[in-house]
Amino acid sequence: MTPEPPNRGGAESEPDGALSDVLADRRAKLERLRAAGIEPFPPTFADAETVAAVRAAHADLSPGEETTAVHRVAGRISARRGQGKMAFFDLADRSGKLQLQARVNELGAERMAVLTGLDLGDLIGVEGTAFCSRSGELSLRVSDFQLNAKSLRPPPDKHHGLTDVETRYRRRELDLIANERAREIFITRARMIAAIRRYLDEHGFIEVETPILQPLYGGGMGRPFITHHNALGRDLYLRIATELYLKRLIVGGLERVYEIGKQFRNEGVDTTHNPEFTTIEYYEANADYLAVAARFEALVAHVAAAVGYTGPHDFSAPWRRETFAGAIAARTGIVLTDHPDRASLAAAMRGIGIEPKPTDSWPQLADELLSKRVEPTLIEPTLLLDYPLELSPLAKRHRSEPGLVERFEAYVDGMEIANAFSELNDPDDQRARFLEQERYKAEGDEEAQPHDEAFVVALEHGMPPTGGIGIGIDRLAMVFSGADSIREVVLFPAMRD
RNA sequence: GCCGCCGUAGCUCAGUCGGUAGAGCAGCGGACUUUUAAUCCGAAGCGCGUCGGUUCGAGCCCGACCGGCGGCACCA
Repeated sequence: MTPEPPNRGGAESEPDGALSDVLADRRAKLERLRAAGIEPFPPTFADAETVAAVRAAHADLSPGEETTAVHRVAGRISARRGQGKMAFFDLADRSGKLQLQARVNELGAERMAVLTGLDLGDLIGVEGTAFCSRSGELSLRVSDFQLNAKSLRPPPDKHHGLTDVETRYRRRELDLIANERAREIFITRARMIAAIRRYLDEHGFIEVETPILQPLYGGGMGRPFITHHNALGRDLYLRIATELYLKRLIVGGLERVYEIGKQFRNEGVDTTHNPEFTTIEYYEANADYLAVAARFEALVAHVAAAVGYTGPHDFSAPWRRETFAGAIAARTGIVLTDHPDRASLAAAMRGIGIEPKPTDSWPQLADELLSKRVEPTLIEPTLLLDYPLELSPLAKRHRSEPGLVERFEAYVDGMEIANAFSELNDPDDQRARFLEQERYKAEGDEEAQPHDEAFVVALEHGMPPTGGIGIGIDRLAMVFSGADSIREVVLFPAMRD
């Protein structure tokens, strides 16, 4: 048999046995086709319609009804029934499946034998006449066909599909072939991103691209990946957020900017975290966090409509709103302002059965309370407003509440999907906040943000009042598709070797 | 990193009290002009994630490791 090519990227090594027999059979068939003068990998199949378009053109046919309409479609053979003088095939393209009927008196014995000799998984293009079968199935009676590409490996089971989770993630192409649900999720994700772009483009925002390889990371909490540039002879960080560069563009007068792109955080993997993930951040001059909240609500409602969302949530504005401190008080009875120091707050937490970590600072304890007792309860779309200053080194001090900042996070299904604030534009305050972060870092907080002096110098040139937000695209895709794991909405999620 | 569950044919799965591994689909040979998980006949295919241990004997028991899922920790 033909030697296997070198393995790469997750293809398992082949054992002897059934699979190698199957591979040998398919390769033998390939050679028979070539010997018969059939090119197994032709360059093109022009002018094909989608299956959905063919279906739309004949939506009202009744069982047994014939037409004279000729259609060309292209796709993968997903099922075959019968093999004698007449055979039926299911042809699948991205838009759906269509039945094909092949008859020897239509094609001739030789072409019929070629067609019925093809394998499940082979890619074909066909031309045929539309009709409706006795049982009401729209079908094409094949008058001509072309093998578009030979498949040399067996596809997943035509009935049970592919359910093994590991195989679905590692070999997403097989998941997409076998599972319509997988195709739907990624189409929904694409429509969602397109709708976000459309909305922002129509509201005066311009799309920009800022560095992924950065001399200094920043703009969020999180540990970075470190890489190395050979020619420059220095280490660089993969970005963890787009925030600081985008605000420099606001300083530069671009006024409304957004960026959609990957962020990278060197942290754990679970159902809501993948080490590389996609965000959209946008910044708007002369807006505060309340204006951002209103636009965010409008944006999500717009996206929900664009993807045809029919799930359990109502995304129409305004969303339910709570304050950070109010939400904690309502769930735990702990009033943060009654516990202004670490020891007092830690004692209060022990009183409700949470053992605080000895290394946590006051703001980290407050954050712990939030994530343990509040976040899981935020199922319906909710905005949580007005965070403690210490948790928010890039946000502007609250106009009326000392110790707080003008910030909100958006939650759905107990999951944070967005984080926004009135951006801090006082350069002296920003520098002081960075210095405070440096102190946390020196005390061992690995996620504290490094001091970015270039950013502060940019602020010294003057940044208008600005509202900004970062939205987790993957999590939003989970919400809109009903997926319960981020791996279901990331095409190739991170896996061990 | 810790805890629990899981890993049997290309795919989907069964495998009793430890006794030497099965089914459907796919594939192979054959029949079949309206099927819908097409049907029927025939032949074939896995030594059970890996390594080690207990045993006369291990897919079943024990240990380690690898991988997956879930939870905890961490984070968005």
